[in-house]
Amino acid sequence: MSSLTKTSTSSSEDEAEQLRRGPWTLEEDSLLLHYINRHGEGRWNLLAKLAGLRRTGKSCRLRWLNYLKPDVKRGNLTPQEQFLILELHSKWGNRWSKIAQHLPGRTDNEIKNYWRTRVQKQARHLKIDANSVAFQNVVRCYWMPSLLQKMEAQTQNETWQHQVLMWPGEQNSDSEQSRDACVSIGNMSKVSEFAGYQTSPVSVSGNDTLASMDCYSYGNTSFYDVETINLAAAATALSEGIPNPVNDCHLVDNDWVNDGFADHGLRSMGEPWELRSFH
DNA sequence: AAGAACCCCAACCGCTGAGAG
DNA sequence: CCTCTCAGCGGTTGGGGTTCT
Repeated sequence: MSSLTKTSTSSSEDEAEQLRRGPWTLEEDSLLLHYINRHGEGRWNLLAKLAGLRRTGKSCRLRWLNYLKPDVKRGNLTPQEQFLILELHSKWGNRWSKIAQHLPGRTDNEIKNYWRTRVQKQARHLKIDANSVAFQNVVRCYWMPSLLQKMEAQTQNETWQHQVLMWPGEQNSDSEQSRDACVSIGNMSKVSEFAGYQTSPVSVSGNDTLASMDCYSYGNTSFYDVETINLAAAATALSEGIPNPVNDCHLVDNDWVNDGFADHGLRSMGEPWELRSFH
């Protein structure tokens, strides 16, 4: 990024010539903060001039909203926030500002960056379109449940009920592997309260296939419910080498995982692709 | 140790809609 | 209506830091 715009001849262009671009300095931040504290925000072009900033109004607005505003939250997104982003994006698509409205202190820019750098990256590694139904299923079937687990782990000390589903034959195992292999479901209504969802527990049948899935729901949507998952898309995904989450939870045994995730250090990034195989 | 590759994120750009004149 | 300005939104870029080879 250049620090100053190119030179020109007319007076309006002379003004443009003086406009700064690129990273903000401490002095500029201070000027902007000071001005907004005294006069409030809005009328950004005028504000930029009156504050003595050689910046466009646009630039000032962005700097304020994304960085200087006191309620802007810094730091990594929590599992709750990540879950909410995934869920709201599945509903609204790339409506970043709308999504941001539901994450206090987070900016649309931050959410957009999260989506592009984390979520779309996963899609790239899986060689599927991030906007495809197949990828949405992957998100719903693997990522979101894992985030829910993380959220549960955070709230384990609370009093609400927690239960763990075990695979058939794994109930008595105390190994780390079996604990990983099973999928925990807690009281999802508690977990999902923050997202404003009505939840209801999903009963798991004795069917081995069903029992090998983690199941939860919110609203009328039951994950892993055959009516919810687009089986055609899942079949397509399967034909493309992507495991059908309904029938295949042996992730670590699958080349998809080994090739796509492990090689890219995703586990070390703390991403939720951490289901273990079980035998 | 050094260069390459990758990743993150702040900031920019272009477009659109609302509102004023 | 039409034009202009402003605010806001989503897409994109590129600098700097980190990790990999």
